[in-house]
Amino acid sequence: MTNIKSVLEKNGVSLTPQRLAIIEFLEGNKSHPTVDEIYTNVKSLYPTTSKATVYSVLKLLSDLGVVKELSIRKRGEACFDPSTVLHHHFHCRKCDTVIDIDIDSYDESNILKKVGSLGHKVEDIQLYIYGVCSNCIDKNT
Amino acid sequence: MTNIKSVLEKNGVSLTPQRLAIIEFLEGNKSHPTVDEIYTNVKSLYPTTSKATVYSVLKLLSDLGVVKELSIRKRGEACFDPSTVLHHHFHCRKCDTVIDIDIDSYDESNILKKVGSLGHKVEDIQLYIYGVCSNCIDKNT
DNA sequence: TTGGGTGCAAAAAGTTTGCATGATG
DNA sequence: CATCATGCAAACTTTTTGCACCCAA
Repeated sequence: MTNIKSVLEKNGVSLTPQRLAIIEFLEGNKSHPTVDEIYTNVKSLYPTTSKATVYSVLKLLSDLGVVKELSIRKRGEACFDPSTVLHHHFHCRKCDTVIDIDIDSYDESNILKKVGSLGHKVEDIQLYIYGVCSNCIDKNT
Repeated sequence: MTNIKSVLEKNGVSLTPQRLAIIEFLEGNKSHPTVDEIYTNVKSLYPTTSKATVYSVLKLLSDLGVVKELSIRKRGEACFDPSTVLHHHFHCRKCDTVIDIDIDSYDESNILKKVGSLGHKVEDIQLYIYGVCSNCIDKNT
């Protein structure tokens, strides 16, 4: 039983084929797929799947906190990360990939303290780093 | 002569009425206006202004680096910050406002070092903090 | 049968593009 | 005259919504 599935069961959410397909596509997926990429994948398994369902399932998973929606891509196109452990993201403007940046020495407590002292309630943090990835630099493009 | 205007002149960009209106609306503006809000404001001064022009001018200003485009709002709706000094942003999911978070105690050098050591070139950083702002907490909504 | 999940289509929202007009130097 | 900025409209992309159908408890 995967982590995501158990959370869904715990919340009384039925595991329909489409939901399972999306979950299985996302789990362990480090490519930060867009809605369209997820849709294409699910459709290859269940050709009748509609995009509205994909949006609906992704909203469900986001609301349950088992996936994170990122808005790091251009034009605000949503993409999804099944890892909910705090980490950051790098976006390459050449090849449009999103790369996980694991943090071994990051202390966000100062930020949380600062924002908390202003009276705001923090629910999520996303650090987006923009630039050109090593692959594209090597290609000298 | 404002900062933005001088940069434009330095780059040989003509200061048309629409551009001036947008610049003057943005300078010192801490509300992080959306394209639509900027458009509405310029239109009130120059009613013939078209949205395409607003997009064009905002792209120009972004490319020149005198304003920052943020994708912190829902559905990726762009909003703009005339302050290009490194700072962070808090988004309230209740009232949809974006609040500057000045950083006196955040050290991003570890992040930059880490990303650099992976071979990526960093061009920009945005830290987005999501939650509920103090105003909305007070209102107990 | 009753609610929830799905598929389909249309609509909505934000953004981009092409082209003609008009101002500028 | 040549260039660039603008206005307008249409196209395009992503996301949301409404409704009917279908399945399962």
